[in-house]
Amino acid sequence: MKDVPTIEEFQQLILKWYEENGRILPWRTTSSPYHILISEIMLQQTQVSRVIQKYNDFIKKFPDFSTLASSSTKDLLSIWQGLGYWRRAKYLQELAKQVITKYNGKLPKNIEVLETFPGIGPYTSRAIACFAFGNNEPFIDTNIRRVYIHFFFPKETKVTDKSILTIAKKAVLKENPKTWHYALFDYGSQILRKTSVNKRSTTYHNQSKFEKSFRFYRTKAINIVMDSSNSRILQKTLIYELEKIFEKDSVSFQAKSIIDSLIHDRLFQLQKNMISI
DNA sequence: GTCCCGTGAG
DNA sequence: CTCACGGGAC
Repeated sequence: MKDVPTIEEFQQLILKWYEENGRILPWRTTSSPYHILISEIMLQQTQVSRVIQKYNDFIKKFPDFSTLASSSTKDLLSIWQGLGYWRRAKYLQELAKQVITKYNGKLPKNIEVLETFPGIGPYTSRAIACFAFGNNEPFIDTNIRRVYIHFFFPKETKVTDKSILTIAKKAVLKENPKTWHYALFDYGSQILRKTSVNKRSTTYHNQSKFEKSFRFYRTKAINIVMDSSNSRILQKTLIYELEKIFEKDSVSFQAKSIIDSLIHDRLFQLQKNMISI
């Protein structure tokens, strides 16, 4: 093989590897758009191993759009506990409400329409269109990005997603886009995980620490309220509890700003000095 | 320390 | 464009 494979060589290599090594995951054996949607939202920035149990719990507790749309925030966040990015749960519920009220309870198939929902961007809209509806427009996530950079940009140091998509449009297996993208996911995550090819992507970012960060205390605040009776607490009490933690951890955050950010994300509600979920 | 089937706000 | 957003696993 030359420096860079032909599209055909690339397709054969990926598909052959996938045939022998591909993963079987709960959301890959369903045709339910709702189930696929839940999995895609959970998988945003979250590893497969951490999603599997949560996915099963979630679809058991909220089996369809209408039960999700009418669930309490407390029930919703209880299931979400441990997944992180709590806003995704709220986006998902808002999406469910819109599907019920605007789309007759059925998830739209159109990519542009899917992208109008909260929490759904260019990646997730296309992933859902592909896995739920068989659409063959390509998409890129961190694993797929690794695969294309590894095979098609072996020397470049600043690879853009735009240039990757140009190749991906040629490579996508039009007759079976689902298998094709599963194969790319698995190859990228299992064969190329330990490599650092993504550092050559223009989208690569170093990550900030989580321990003792602002978002670390956001979660502390959510847990304090969730553990209060009826998941509500006096704002003054919450501020006091948070400040105790700040003192113990020797950090200097403002409890008020933590709370305000959670109100802003609609994870908290403030009514008459009471914070509730 | 580094990673993860990204999105929204500004 | 940059940045915030969670948290467990390695």
